[in-house]
Amino acid sequence: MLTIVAIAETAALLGEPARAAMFSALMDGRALTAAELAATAGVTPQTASGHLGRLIEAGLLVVEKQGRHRYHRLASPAVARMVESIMQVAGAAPRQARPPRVGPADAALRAARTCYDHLAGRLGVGIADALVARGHVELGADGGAVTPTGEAFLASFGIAARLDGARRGRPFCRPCLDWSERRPHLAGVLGASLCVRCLELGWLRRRPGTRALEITHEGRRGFGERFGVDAG
Amino acid sequence: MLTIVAIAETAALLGEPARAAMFSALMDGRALTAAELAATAGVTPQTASGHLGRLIEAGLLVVEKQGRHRYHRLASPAVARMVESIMQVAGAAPRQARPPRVGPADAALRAARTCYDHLAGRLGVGIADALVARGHVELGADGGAVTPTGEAFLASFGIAARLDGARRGRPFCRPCLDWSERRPHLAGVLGASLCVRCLELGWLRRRPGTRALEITHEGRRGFGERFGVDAG
DNA sequence: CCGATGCTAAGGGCGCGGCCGAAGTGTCAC
DNA sequence: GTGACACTTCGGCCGCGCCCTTAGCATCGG
Repeated sequence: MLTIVAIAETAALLGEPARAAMFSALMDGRALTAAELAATAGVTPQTASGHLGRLIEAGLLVVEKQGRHRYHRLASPAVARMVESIMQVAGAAPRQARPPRVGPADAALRAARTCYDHLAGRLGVGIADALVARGHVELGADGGAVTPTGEAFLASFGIAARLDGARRGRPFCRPCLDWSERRPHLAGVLGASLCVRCLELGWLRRRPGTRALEITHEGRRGFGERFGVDAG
Repeated sequence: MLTIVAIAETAALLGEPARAAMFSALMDGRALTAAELAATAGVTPQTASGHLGRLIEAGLLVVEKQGRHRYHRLASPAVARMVESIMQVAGAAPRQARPPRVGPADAALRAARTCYDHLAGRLGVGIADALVARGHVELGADGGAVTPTGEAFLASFGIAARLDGARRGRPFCRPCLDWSERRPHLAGVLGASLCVRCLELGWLRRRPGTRALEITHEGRRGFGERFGVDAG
């Protein structure tokens, strides 16, 4: 099997704390510079450069040149799913009884953040729970689906247009285990559409330099009224 | 982030050719002995023992003692999904224009095999294609769903009983990229149920010592009549 | 033109970990 | 019991690769 070495090489690219930290930082779906990634990984820029070169060579990352900056991001949703699945196994395995201490910096992340292209944190899990509780979405371990009433609800929320490309009932919903809440939130096309729409409505704002999302005043009201989610 | 090291450690466990080969061998969902895994990995038993100990310690594998044999298998479907996602990325990345040579031993594997708990190979992809073409199943990149006509078809095929635990329309279908065909086949509860049912009906038989599946005479007829799949 | 900034390329130290040989424990057969 | 078999543990060799320092290119500002 020649493919065995390809599997091992791919996995080994994630099997190093410095590179794993870079992937974790890139899991918000945005593009970061080599210097930013070096800082989050805790290595010098030239070491980070070597890592990034290998990751680009392997096709896990893509780079976009802008002036003297080079922005790196995950090459595809498939890479994001791979990292997700590894995080899920890594989080489930250890016998860490009590969750690691919650630093003040983590507080914002745990409240609301992006996970590649969709919402995560308490807000993401809360929205998923609300949609399931109201019968708009059904979630299992292996997939998710939007019900007819859910389609109507989503249309009224303004994201029907994005789903027109897919036929009615077409699967576009996927569960994604939240690393801080240890419960699933919504990923896939539906999750991405919800995230974009909330940003569009001004309910959420990206915080520069972090993957945390700020819930605006309108957002607090909107999430409560439309989803029954307490985003306090 | 303390979790970074956990991610790196988990990924590193797969980032070694010997261990990657073991995972690949275990992806058929069955339990193998340490000696068998050592042989497929191309290392001595004592080296394999060390690897297996680490994998068990990390919770990726579970072991079952039977006499003087110790049978190892993947610890959970989550681990299988992780390996799947890595294989998908590893297979998509390289610029291997022509597929690796097809040995005679590989021929049976490419025709029909198990992938953890469901069907793969030409047969697995063929069944997925047939179900999609007939409107019984809808497949996207992020998930799949069974249509009402599909539910009726599956009930007539004798796997409705297994799905009773889940409500009607509940998601239980998931795409899984086939490494030999480079196209999706059916995974998740649906894929597993189809596999079990085909074995039950005597359409397929496991070949001892390999993950290849033998298509019986009844199977050849059955797949053609019920699915419109040429399993020749 | 100059320096500063962002990143890349080469060279050496060094520690982690895979691998094997040899020896030890448990299990089955006779 | 004795031997064979499956597997694990221990000790030591050795090489891969991570990291840093030093040096070399591009790009922007003045």
